[in-house]
Amino acid sequence: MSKTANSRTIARDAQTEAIKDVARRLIAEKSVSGLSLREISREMGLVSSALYRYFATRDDLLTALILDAYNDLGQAVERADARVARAGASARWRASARAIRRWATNNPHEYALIYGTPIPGYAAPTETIEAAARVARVLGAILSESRKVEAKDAPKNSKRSDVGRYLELDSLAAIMPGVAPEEYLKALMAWTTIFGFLTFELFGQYVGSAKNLNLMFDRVVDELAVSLNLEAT
Amino acid sequence: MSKTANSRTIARDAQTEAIKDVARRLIAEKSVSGLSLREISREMGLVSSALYRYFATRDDLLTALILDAYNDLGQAVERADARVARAGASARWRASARAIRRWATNNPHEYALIYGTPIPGYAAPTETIEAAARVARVLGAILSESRKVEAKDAPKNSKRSDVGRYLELDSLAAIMPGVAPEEYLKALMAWTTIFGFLTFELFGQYVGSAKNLNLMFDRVVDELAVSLNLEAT
DNA sequence: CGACGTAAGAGAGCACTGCTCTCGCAAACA
DNA sequence: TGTTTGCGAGAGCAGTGCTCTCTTACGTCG
Repeated sequence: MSKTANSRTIARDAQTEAIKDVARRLIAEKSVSGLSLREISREMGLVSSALYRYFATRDDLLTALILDAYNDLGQAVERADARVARAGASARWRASARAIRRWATNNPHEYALIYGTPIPGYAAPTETIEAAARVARVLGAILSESRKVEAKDAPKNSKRSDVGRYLELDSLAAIMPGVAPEEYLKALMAWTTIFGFLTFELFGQYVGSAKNLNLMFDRVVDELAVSLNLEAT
Repeated sequence: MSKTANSRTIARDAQTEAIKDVARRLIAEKSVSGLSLREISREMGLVSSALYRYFATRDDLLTALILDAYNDLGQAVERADARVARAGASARWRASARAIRRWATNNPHEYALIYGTPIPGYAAPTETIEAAARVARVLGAILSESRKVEAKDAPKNSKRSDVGRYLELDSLAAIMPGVAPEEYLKALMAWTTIFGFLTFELFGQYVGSAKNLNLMFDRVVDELAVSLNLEAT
């Protein structure tokens, strides 16, 4: 094997992970904008220049944290979904949505890192896009399953849709196979509403309008389930 | 009059406004995180400490910019709505939604300033909350009008709702008088979806899923109009 | 109209940041 | 065993937000 498992690369990976752990802790305590490499180094008993052996730039560190956050969230949702896999699309939808919110409220700063204002030199690498798709893949699979079970009722109405003019049909078909393209928009809207809700909740836009966001979120998820035709299980 | 119109306060207000203008320009060129008081001062031919006569802190400057951005957006939407005031709720809804998106895409960094990750010492002052409500007020008024016109069809189904357990009925009733509380959730969801869409669009989450966001947005607005029962005008 | 008071800007300075570069040293590899 | 390679230390540069003191100029009011 080419370059795996040198005892040097093992130590390197461990140190890299340690840096990210400290960074995560500091972000949780303060915020992402308050994260400084020098404070990380101080915390680790290192000199600041040493960190540059592992991350060429502060933004590179943040990019790595973004990737981890996407994967952490993705894994949480995948597990929540798997836990109720046999319970039908409606239950899976609810469980997954709640898992998303649970992760977000437990890790608000990491949520802001991936769904908040992007860092100036954003340019999300492919790796990041891939990790970001994990959550979408779970939701897509749920929709797919629900359509497989009941391949009955004709696609609502036959108003032929121009969905191909504004959506990437191929990638969406890969995420939710078996779902009619006419339903893609509603699926994307549901996804948008979930994360729009969390962004509004965590960033304070619901102050004054809502007082019990746990309950409100559940009701929103209910409404979305209806609009996605997930109820007849 | 207590303290208005001293020629000194006039000059002061002018200078304050000039600082904000330069700040806005720099934010548009770079980004909010790249905004530095020293660069503003350089741009204005001042020394950096002079700015502190006008804003005690960088965050204070940002807060002022946030307030202005909310009001700018609010005004844009109010005007767009007023322009089609007599055309019925459905047309007003579309015009207002498009005005929101137009403002957002024209001022992406200012959008990020108000709907992106909040600045650490957030604590939105009442003034800000008030300004933020302007857009909501327009959308609420549209919904109100549509319900006034057709006070007919009974409130959908009579499943008695627990909406009072999680929403602030009083403030919402003030924003959309005449609308049944059972509809508040859908209204908030529509609002959430609009801004969730823009956040996803501007922050890059639709990359790979959508290719024509103009058209997609219009379709989303259509769907929301249906879900809000705005079509029968 | 002239003296006073006040506010604006200049300038130096502090503590902090990201990042660079060079220099030893120790561990891995041949 | 000798050599390469990578890690951390340390000094330093340019930039930041913010504070403090000092001077100057301009409005205000007796």
